[in-house]
Amino acid sequence: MDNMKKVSSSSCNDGLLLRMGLNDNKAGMQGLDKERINKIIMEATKGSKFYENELKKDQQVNQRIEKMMQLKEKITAQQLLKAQMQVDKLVIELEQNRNLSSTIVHIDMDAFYAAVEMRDNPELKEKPIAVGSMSMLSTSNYHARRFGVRAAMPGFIAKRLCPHLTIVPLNFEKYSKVSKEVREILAEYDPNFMPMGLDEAYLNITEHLEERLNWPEDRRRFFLNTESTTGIDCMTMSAKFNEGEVSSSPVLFEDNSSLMDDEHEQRGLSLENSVVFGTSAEEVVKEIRFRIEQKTQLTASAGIAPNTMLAKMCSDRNKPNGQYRISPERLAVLAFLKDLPIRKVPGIGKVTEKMLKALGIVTCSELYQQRALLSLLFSEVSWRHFLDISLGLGSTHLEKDGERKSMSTERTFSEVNTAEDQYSLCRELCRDLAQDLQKEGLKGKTVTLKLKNVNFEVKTRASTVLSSVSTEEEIFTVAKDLLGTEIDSVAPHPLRIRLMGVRVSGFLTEEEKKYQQKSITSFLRSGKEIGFLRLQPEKSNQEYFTKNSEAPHRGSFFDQKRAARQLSSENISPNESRGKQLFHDDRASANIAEETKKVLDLPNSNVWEIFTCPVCFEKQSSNNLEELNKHIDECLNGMCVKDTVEIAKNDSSGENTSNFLPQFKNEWVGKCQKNETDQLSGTDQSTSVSDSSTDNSTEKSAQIVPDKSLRERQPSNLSDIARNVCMKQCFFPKQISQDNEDHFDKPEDTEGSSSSCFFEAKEDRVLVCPVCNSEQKTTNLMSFNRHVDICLNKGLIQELTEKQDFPTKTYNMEKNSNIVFSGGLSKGQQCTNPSQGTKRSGLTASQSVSKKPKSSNSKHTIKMFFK
DNA sequence: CGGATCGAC
DNA sequence: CTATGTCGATCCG
Repeated sequence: MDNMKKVSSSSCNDGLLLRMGLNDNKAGMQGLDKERINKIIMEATKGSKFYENELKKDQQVNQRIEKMMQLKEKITAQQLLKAQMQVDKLVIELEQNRNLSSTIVHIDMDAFYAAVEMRDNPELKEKPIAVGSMSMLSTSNYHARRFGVRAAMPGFIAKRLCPHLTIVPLNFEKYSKVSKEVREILAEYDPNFMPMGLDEAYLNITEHLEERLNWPEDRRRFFLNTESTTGIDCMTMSAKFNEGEVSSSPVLFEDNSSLMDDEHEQRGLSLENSVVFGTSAEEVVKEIRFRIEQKTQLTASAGIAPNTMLAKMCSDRNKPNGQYRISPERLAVLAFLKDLPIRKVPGIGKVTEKMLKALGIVTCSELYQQRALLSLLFSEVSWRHFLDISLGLGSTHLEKDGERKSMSTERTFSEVNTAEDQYSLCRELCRDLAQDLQKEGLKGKTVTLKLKNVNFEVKTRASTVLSSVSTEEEIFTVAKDLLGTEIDSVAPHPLRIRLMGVRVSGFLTEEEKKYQQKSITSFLRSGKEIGFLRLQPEKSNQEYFTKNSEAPHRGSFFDQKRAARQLSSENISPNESRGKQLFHDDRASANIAEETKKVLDLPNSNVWEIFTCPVCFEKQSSNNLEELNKHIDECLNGMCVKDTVEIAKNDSSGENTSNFLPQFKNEWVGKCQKNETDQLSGTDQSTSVSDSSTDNSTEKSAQIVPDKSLRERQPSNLSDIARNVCMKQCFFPKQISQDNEDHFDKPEDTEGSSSSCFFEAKEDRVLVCPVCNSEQKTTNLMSFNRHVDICLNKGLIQELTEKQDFPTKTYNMEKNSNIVFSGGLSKGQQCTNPSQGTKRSGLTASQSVSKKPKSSNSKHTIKMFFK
């Protein structure tokens, strides 16, 4: 590439430096001053791929700002005046609804991970430490912060800032244990408190405060555990403490208020060693912080305010180990906000800060002053959010967690550039994700692949399928297609990536789960009516995919790579293992032209037609294009029966399905996947499905006893979907889904700019889409079907939603009860920001800033992306 | 719907 | 050498 390292452009450098942390350096004796810190960071950063990408992102932000400023220029005084009036009308309304009656507390553990590590290893006490790795730090202690070492900074840079820095590896099990201890305390003050990650939580103590007024003093008394005291539970901790010569922090003995005074006496406690907390909000929070420290030896900071947004900002005010309260009065709120930098507001990040700064807005009061202008420059959601902030409005109650919306896993590694490695990596991610999904009993319809190339450019590619996915195979079937497309898109260059991730979203609602459940039942009941033809193409290279999964994994992908590297007598020529050569497949041999003709005749006639599915060769009768397409779709997608069979573990209908279903599921799955032929045990009313073909290997019979609630036949043709899914999965297991690695080619002339890429010159056919009537040039059925699918998708979704006239059931998933860690943060972590009444607003200059990559020739940009 | 971005921890 | 992982929200095309 060009050597355009415009390091000089000062406006660009700002962003990175700010991120890397020159904020508040108290310039301690052994610390570094801002300039020194920035210089070191810059030296360590300059010229790296990472930095180049940061510059690029910065430029994009600058462009957004530029657009915004252009927009601003066009605003007339007239418009501004009008906007002012409208906004102010809203302000009055908001003021009238201002609610100051709640007492919200935000608790924030001080330098949590670092504090835990220091507690458990006195050696670290006086040293600058950080928790994380050479690649990335999660947090640092206050000593290290004086050197500019901060969270989200890579360890190797931190080391340059502070050569004596001790980097401690993450130990999530420990943190989560401590976190649990803290939460136990918090729950006493608000059983519905809302944890935000491991080290933060919001509490609504409004009720507690009321009750507390009637409490006797003893109930507010806590006993101090002086270090001389013996016979205390936390003796081991005290011992460690003594070794470390730490004497300052008082250790309280936790009073669980069930102990009588004489019991306390027996334990060496007396009233002289006790503290009584008052009944005010401040006293409550002091009590909480005391109890936390006594129980965990860790300090916390806290904020008290009438809403979550303010409470959060308060907890930041006096940290570490402090608290602050905004009294519940309008003027107190406004006074607090007056000079507060907007960056301190939760939800205002680096980019928003910079955009607002371009408008001369730095503090919250300035945000208020510019309210009219903002209403013209930003989207409705954004400026309303800004208005809330500037008025100090936020949510006054803690909303329960909604249902999870997605689940994902991703990994960073040193460059991987062979298709083989990438596919096996992808499979590994799918496997992990499938496990996680299973833990929560979730299935989703959308699979998203995330890639970051070695230049730190990130891409995501998503695909939504009609039947939901949850198992490794199902997810991988979709993900590998996405990956294949990306590999092809840069061909003949290798795809050089440093990160890959897989996400599943679009989870089924309770109703949809039930629905699928019923559908499958009706399928089973009607099983006899259906005959099958077995598709048996010449085997193609499915060994490639199965290779990885069948080998009893001798360690992960990375383990294997490591081992391989150590053996490293390089025999492999990486260029040989490109995906395309590996996945060629000539299976699709149905008489496409003929079938297509039938299809084309279909749309406008009510006549029932018989056609042969070009994938499974099954004869289908239909008067309905959708049905036809659905069938083909399922055949091609290779989605699985298990979805449709698996039932929500929490039985929402209250019917007793639990006895029946697990067995049902396992046996059915086992049957389908392993091709076993043994009988399924059934009792009541059995239904058998048998393959009409004579192919011995596919002979099947399944006898299922559906639960009563499942027997009702669905009148909809959705049952046909399920039926097709089942057939496909059972009788045409993996080979179809796995060997069609024909990276579908997009027709050149349609779909505009979206993704012209890669064209493998197989032989093109031209098919006419029966829905939109456009000609589709294609090399394979898959791509054609995908097009038809897109055309039809909307209608189907509509159909689905219309069906849902069941009463809505809420799906209570205790998100934080079962935390699984992987990497930097907890999986169950909450990311919605409760600090505002409205959820959150991304910001954009409202009138679209045309995206850079789209503006130019898309072929070009795609090439550009991967260098 | 899919992709990019932002923000939080 | 060496720049995270997971999730939700929003906006745009």
